[in-house]
Amino acid sequence: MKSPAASSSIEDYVKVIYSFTEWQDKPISSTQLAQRLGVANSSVSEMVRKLKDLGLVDHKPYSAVTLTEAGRGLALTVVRRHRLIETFLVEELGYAWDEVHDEAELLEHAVSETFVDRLAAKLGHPTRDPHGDPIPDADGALELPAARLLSELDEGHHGSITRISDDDPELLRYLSREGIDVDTHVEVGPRKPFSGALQVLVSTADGGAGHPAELGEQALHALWVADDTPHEGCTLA
Amino acid sequence: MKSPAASSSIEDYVKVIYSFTEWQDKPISSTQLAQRLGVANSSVSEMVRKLKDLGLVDHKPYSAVTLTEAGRGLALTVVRRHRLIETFLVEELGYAWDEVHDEAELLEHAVSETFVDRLAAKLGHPTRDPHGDPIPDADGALELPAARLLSELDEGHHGSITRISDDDPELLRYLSREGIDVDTHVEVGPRKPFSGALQVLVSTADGGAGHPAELGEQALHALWVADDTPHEGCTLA
DNA sequence: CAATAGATTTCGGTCCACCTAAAATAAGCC
DNA sequence: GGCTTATTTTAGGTGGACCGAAATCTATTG
Ligand SMILES: [Mn+2]
Ligand SMILES: [Mn+2]
Ligand SMILES: [Mn+2]
Ligand SMILES: [Mn+2]
Repeated sequence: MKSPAASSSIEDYVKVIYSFTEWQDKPISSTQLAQRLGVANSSVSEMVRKLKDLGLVDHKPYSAVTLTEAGRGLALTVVRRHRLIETFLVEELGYAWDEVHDEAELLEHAVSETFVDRLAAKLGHPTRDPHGDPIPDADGALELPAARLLSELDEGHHGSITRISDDDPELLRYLSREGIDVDTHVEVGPRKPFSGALQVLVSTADGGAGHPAELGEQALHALWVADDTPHEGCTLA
Repeated sequence: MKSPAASSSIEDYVKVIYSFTEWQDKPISSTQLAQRLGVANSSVSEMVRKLKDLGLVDHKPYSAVTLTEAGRGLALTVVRRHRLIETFLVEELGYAWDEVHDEAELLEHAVSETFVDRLAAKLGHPTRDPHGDPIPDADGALELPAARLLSELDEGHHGSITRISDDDPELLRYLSREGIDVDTHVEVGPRKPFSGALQVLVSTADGGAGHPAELGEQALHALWVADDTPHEGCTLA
């Protein structure tokens, strides 16, 4: 039932391959994989061959890498560990949400299945991590909330933040300062003429008065919004 | 201030070298080191050379290995991590004391200093782990309780268990069943004729009626007793 | 004090995950 | 369709941690 225990590297590879298609569909290329893992392309080539031998990925030379069922299964356990650990760090150890990623990146390879199960129980079986990413359950099932990238929404749209990409701590700190968190309600305002920055009306989840924030390209591609009421604008407050 | 981050192996080596002299004074030999680490003697020879180059141990060929100040410092941080993690597993995740060692053995290499500090705070800065082993503080200071190995005590002696070696989970389970835990009060009874087993009177810390237990060689060398009142026998109960 | 048994080190070699530089291939463009 | 460019793979090599077998040293002991 349990494969002979994958190395940390293997776990990171399948996790990155999985994550790449979590919020969009194009499979990942060698180069993208290399970038996200911070290793050379050649290293990826070799490792992908190994992953293929292990039955974790499908791969034809010179094309994109996709997970097999086994690979996806492994990836989901790693993602589960990662996100539960992040949740633990925030809820129990008082970490800020921009501090948890690196810590979880290492810890995810060091915890046993028992540990993960007990941790999940202690945390009350959470389904989302501090950044809104879904936490797979022990069987690998997860609920992906319907959401659209903020950069794709038209002016007037509003909804609540469902997910914030956690790979740039700097951005997370900026968003914190602007009062933007998971479940924060936002309304899309006008594009700033040249900068490409978008004006957004931020209101607290409990219907406080909104305040404006300016979000650049980077932020727009890191924020996912639940398509609350995509049609008409019933501004609350 | 911080050395470039030791590998897991290096951390385990210095930890084992340190632990060997925690409750007695003879320094550890190559072979003993190899046994405790589960590696070949030849591997130890090589690694010891590296540790010496790193300034973590003193070593003259063909003799025992001892820690330098730097090595002792590193060892203490590893031990601190290990024991705090064990405490966490028992107190917060409901592990039994025989389950924690292996988990901590891996986790100790994956946690950051920040993690350790916050964990210690959350646990209330404990000074002993679930097996009674002292937990060094952030500066590496630790209080070694005065204690003697149970195997060295004469009949009639009594005192409370201060420390139980945690390297055999099987033994820990046995002791649990016999009602022996850290702070349990025991009185040394007679040696059984040939077996070498010792009869011990076990009473709960809160002065309940005692019951007898039989402890073999293995157990006698794993239990440390605080020299409570080494002189006369004021049997309580 | 020389022989020998036991502990320790050295030697050649493996496996893993990485690297740089060079070769192969796919894709876009005239 | 051929050329060029960008991506991907292969080739050759490194460092870390391990191994078994062989060589070497220490300590005992006869
Ligand atoms: Mn990782
Ligand atoms: Mn996250
Ligand atoms: Mn360890
Ligand atoms: Mn312990």
